[in-house]
Amino acid sequence: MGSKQRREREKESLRRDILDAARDLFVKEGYENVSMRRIAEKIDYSPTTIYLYFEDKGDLLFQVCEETFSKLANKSESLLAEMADPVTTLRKIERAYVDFGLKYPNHYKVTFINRPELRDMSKYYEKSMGQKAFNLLKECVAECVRRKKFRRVDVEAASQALWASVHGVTALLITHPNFPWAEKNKLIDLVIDTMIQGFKV
Amino acid sequence: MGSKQRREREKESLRRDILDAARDLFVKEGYENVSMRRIAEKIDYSPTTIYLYFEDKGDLLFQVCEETFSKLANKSESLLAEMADPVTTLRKIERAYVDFGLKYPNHYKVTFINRPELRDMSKYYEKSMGQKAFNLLKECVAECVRRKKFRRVDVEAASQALWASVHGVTALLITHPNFPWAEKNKLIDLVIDTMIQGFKV
DNA sequence: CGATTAACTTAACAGCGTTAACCTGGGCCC
DNA sequence: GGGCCCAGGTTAACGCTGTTAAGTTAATCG
Repeated sequence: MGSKQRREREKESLRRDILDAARDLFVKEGYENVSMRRIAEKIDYSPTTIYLYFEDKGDLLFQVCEETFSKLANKSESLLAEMADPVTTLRKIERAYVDFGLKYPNHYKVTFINRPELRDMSKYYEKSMGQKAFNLLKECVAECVRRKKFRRVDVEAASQALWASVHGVTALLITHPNFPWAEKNKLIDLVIDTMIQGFKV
Repeated sequence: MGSKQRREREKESLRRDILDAARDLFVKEGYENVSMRRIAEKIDYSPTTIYLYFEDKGDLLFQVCEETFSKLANKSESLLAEMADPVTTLRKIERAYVDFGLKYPNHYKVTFINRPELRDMSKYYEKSMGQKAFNLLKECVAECVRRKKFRRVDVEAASQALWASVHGVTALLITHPNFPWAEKNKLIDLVIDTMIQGFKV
């Protein structure tokens, strides 16, 4: 009785331990600098055990990132829920995006920057948390156009352009930390505000 | 005797062969997918010979990229030389930047996207070709402000913001080729034009 | 001619992701 | 209850990787 369920729970719990250990190491040292052997060591299992729970290192990474990115999606969702002025909300969403990237640089790296060519990926896009975050941004842009805060732009293209620009500043700040940047916050806001300004009627 | 000079020439020629072989492989297959052994094989030398000419794989990569990026710097330079309207020139420089990235995606990846943590790098910035290209962009922005085409923005910050946005669209197009992008050219121009619009007086 | 040295190679190290083969303990059926 | 199965874990190994230390060979120079 119930022992099947217990095994089930134990399996799930080990899966969790692997994910947590992996996230911890990925965040601290970056994807490429963490080996399967080190993750296994951290949880006192043999390296091959991980392969019983995840397809390969890339899969493990993807699962870790999905969990993290759901936080961003939630943040955006709540920002959208309490929207008053859509332009202000858009600004907040974009800012939250950049802040998220800078808070979890290694997660951001692996999902959006390095992207160790996770196969086709086209099927992943539809359900991934990163995609969800993008869709929320798009909704906000649509609202800006609807309420005539923005001129009548192609919502899809405009959203992609906004995403591209915030991705750009996030990625550069992460990957080129030693470049003589202008003050970080000023730069981030400048990118966001300039794009928004450019879309205004 | 000129034999010393001849040896010198031969050394230089082997260095060239290594660079050319490395570039060829990097471009075709990407940095991470090319091993020192394969580069060596291509030029019929032992892998360790490469280490007599380059510090390590990262150094080899850097040298290859510098050569490629000088093309971009030259292009920007000539665009700047034949400048009539600074805004138009700025647009062209930015567009050339993106086109360059899409033409040499693997070079762009390794210099600006992946950046396999080339040590401090802060010393490299001053003399690198990527930096030179950025300085030319900055000059153009300064001219836009000087001729009152742009409002009185912080030239340094504005240039960085422009760079960030074009980097963003370039990087995303390269690393996420399967994403359902709007029409490529339209998207690129939208990013560039929106930023420029946002900076106008 | 003999010694030095530059240029290159061979062999090896320590690590990697991943797979195949093996072990082992608990659940199930006869 | 005894034998079997098999889930869940292990050990050993393969074929890579970047890199270094030691060894070889050919040319140069006093």
